[in-house]
Amino acid sequence: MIRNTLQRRAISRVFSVDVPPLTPQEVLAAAQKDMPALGIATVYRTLKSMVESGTLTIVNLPGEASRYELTEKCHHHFFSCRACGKVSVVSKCITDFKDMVPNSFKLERHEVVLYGLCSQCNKE
Amino acid sequence: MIRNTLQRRAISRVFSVDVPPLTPQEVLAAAQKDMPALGIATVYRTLKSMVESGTLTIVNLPGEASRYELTEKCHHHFFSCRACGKVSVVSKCITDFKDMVPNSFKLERHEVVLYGLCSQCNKE
DNA sequence: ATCTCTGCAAATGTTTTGCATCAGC
DNA sequence: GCTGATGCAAAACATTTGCAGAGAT
Repeated sequence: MIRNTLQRRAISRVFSVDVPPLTPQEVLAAAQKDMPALGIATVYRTLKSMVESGTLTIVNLPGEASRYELTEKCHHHFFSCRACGKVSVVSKCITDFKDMVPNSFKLERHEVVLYGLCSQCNKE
Repeated sequence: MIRNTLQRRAISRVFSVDVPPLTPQEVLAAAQKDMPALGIATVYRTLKSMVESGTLTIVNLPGEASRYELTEKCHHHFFSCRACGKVSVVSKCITDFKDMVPNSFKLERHEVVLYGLCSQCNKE
C-alpha cells in the first residue's frame, strides 16, 4: 500500500506544471520550496515508484545523469555529436515501432538517440 | 597528436575480437591480461578518445553503466520494462532515420530504446 | 497500534582530475 | 628534449541502503 504523504505531494506537484525533463537534484531543489526538510533519498525513492506506476518516464541523455518527466508529455529525440559531445533535440519523429516487439509486450513509449557529427564538427 | 602506446594497443586489442558491449571495468580486466599495471583512469581516457575518433560507440542501457563497442558492429535496440526493470534485446530494426536530422549533420548510428511492460508484467 | 515512509549518514559505484613520473616522437 | 600519456590517489558525482524515529492509515 502506498501512503499519501506531504513529501510525495510536493514531488508530484513539481511535475504538474510544464517543465523540461528534470534530474533528481533539480526535483529536490524545486520540491524543497514546499518542503524544506525533504531529503534526496526520498526523491530517489519517490521517483522510482512513480516510474514503476507509469506516471514518470526516465529520459537518458548520453553523458548525463538520468532525467525524469511526465509520461504523458510528448516525447523527444536526441542527436549526440561524438566529437564535441553536444546533444541537440530532434523534433521530427517517424514512428511505428510496434512491429519491433512481440504482441505479448505492451509498448508505451520509445526513445531514439542519433549519433554522428553535428553540422559544426562535420565541416572540420 | 596521439601517441601509439602499449596501453592503447592493449585496449584496442580487447575490441578486435567478437565481444558484446563492455563496461570500462570489463575493458580494464581484459586489457590487464596484456598489461597488468594498466589503470582505470587510462581506460576511461582511452575510451573517450576512441569514441571521439569514431572507433567506439557508447551503448546506454537504462539503469546500467555505459558500455562501449566497435562502431562497425551491427547495432542493437532495447526494450526496458518499467515494472521489473528487465532489459531485453530487440532484433528487428525497421526505420530510416535520415530524414530526422538536417543535411548538415552526419548521421552515423542510431539507438532505439522501447519502454513499456514485458510479457511477464503485462499479464499481471 | 501497525507498518510504511522519511531523513540522515554512510556505503557503493562510476567517472574525472591533479600531479609527479615515464615514454613516444 | 619536448610534450603528451600513465598510474596513483583523491575528488567529484550519482545512487542506494541501514536504521531509528515520525507519521499515515
